[in-house]
Amino acid sequence: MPEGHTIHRLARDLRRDFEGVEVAACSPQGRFVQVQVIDGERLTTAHAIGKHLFLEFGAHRVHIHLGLFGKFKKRRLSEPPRSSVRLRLAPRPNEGRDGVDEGSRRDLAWDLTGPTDCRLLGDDAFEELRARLGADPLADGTRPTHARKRIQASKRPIGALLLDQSVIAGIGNVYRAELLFLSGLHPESPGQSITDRQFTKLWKLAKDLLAKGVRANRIVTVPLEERREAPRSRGEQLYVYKRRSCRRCQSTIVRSVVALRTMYHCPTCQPEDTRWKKEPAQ
DNA sequence: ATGTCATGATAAC
DNA sequence: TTATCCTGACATA
Repeated sequence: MPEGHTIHRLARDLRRDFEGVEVAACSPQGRFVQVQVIDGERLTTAHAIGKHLFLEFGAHRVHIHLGLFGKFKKRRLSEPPRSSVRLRLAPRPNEGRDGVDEGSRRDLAWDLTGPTDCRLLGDDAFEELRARLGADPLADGTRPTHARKRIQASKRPIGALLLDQSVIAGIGNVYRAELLFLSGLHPESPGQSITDRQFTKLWKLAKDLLAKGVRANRIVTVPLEERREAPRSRGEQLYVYKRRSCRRCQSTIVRSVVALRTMYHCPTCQPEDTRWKKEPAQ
């Protein structure tokens, strides 16, 4: 689940549920040691950069990164959290006051499990982190010039560059495979071989598909009219990721490892560019 | 009960 | 380049 779209969607949902609200915060698992600092504080806002989520509580800021396993899900406050919950957020009960107890009335809680990070983050560390993240296609008004230059100056495969968060922030393994498919690019094409036109297309696709992902709250890359399988079917509708055959041409999908992650591409729709690959010696 | 894999990232060798 | 951290779902025995 957690690519950039998930995190931006979480920021949106958490704003909707907690912005301007005093929260009750606890860490049943105990590993968010400083949780008491935000317990009882009012959420100022929540925002995302790439795959990083930030919860602002006045002068305090919580930095959350889901990593590969992390989940942050809406639960019922009346259901006790599992012991693995690193952070539970709920509207703060206003006992004794007149008026309704928001927390109990809405029976609302959000539980965070399995994150690689859930800690307070000061301004300096925040700026440092932001400085090492590339352009986020989901941030409005972002200009991708720097990302393009990084890519075009690099000999690394485009499949590796897309996962490098300091180049573009927010793309993960599913979007990587699908974006390269839709761009007709072979994952091993060196960054240097990417033309302006190809980059522009890649960036636009990234923007559009990530934004669509935020709206749908899941990765959607295949337009409705191109879907074959039952629209109800569970799995995401994708072109190549984790598939046996290409959704478009039925060729057998090639699995490889690029930048330590499993890559999927269609040998027909994403041919190798012969400009960079030498013919095998006779 | 044990093993495997996953939409991520880093530290250490 | 390998090892490590985080959790849970599913497969296999």
